[in-house]
Amino acid sequence: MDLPPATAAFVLHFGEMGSRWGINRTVGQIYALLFLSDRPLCADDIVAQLGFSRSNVSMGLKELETWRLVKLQHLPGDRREHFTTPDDVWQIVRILAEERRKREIDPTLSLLRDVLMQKPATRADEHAQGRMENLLEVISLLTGWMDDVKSLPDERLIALLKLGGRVARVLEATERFQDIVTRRNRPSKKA
Amino acid sequence: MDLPPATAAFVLHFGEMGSRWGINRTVGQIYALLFLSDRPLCADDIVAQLGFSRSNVSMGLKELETWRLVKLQHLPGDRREHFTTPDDVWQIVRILAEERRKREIDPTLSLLRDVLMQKPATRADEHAQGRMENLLEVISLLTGWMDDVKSLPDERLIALLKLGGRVARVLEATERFQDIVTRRNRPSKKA
DNA sequence: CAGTATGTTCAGGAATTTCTGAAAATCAAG
DNA sequence: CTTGATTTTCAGAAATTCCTGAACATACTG
Repeated sequence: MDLPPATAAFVLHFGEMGSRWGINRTVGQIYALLFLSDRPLCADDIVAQLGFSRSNVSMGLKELETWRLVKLQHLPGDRREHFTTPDDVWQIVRILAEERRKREIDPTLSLLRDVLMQKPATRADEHAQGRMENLLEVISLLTGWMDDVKSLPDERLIALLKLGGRVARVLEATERFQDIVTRRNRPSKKA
Repeated sequence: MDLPPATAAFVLHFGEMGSRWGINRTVGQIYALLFLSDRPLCADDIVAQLGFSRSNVSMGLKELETWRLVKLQHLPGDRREHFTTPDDVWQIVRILAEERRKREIDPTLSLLRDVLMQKPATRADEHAQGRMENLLEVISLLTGWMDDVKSLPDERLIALLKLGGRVARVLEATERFQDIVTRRNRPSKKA
């Protein structure tokens, strides 16, 4: 591997990171290389740069395609398949969020819903189902939020993120104001 | 494993999910069992319920402790160590977010910053560094948002999530209104 | 059609990770 | 200090995952 040092460092790091997720090291490296490249790469380019076997690269690219993380394209006058990543990092974030949701969250939600249909048989069962209900509620809220912001254009999403928790603080102030106006006390721990 | 069916289904599912992340199957199952249990469990309880070797359970609990996902406690009159998960699912979400950040995001940010200090040597290098800058910006924004909402109390966080993208739409409306007031056109693609 | 370039599949070897049992360490209680 | 209960460690067995090379498939070219 005779990559420029910056690229090499990134590729290696990404490989390690990949293996902390479901993705294996070589697939992570292939993706990182494509992400940094200033032109579409074909399988042989990747073999040349990373030194994996041709078949490994082929399988890695296949996997990245199932994740929709790379796009196949043909260069004029070249029969070989070339691959790129989307230019826009926000686009990549959106795709990742969608794919992980499809693969991890949705099956979990469906399992929780199935299980919660059953009648608890024992006291312990009842407790367990209560826990699963809590979990279902939290996951639903989080994914609901994701669904909601997903439809925003990038600039809006960015603005929203920059706003951060301030929105909530405005909400809080408003509520406090309302309490004053309506002469109620701020809600105590109990009420 | 003679668990009630709802618990068994959840434990097995969680094990599989765990292995899609860095966590291995047995550790995932141990965690799921503790999460559902209505009382603290000791290592031998877990051995009895899941059928792993004692030493495997011991190591699994160690790993869960490093993730701060389980808490050790002692029951009166029992010398054995017992384990629980936090009662509050939001608390669990917060811990997970912090730990993953510490283990995955922070090292990535520091690598990107390091690499971006170097002067690009070639045109391709320059492009690669540009990509890394884009990535750094996106990650910074996302983690900045997380830092910001992390400090909100649960109820505020929940309110914020329920609000979803509506905040952004209010923002947009406001901006459009401002454009009208100041007699500017809505910003075009170019300007 | 033959020949060549390109892409895919897959059996099995290599590497890694997981899991276990046995031994060692720790610790409370007598 | 000794005993027994509990937990930890760790070498290596077992299981899993990864990777490769060779064979095969496909499709373009002349």
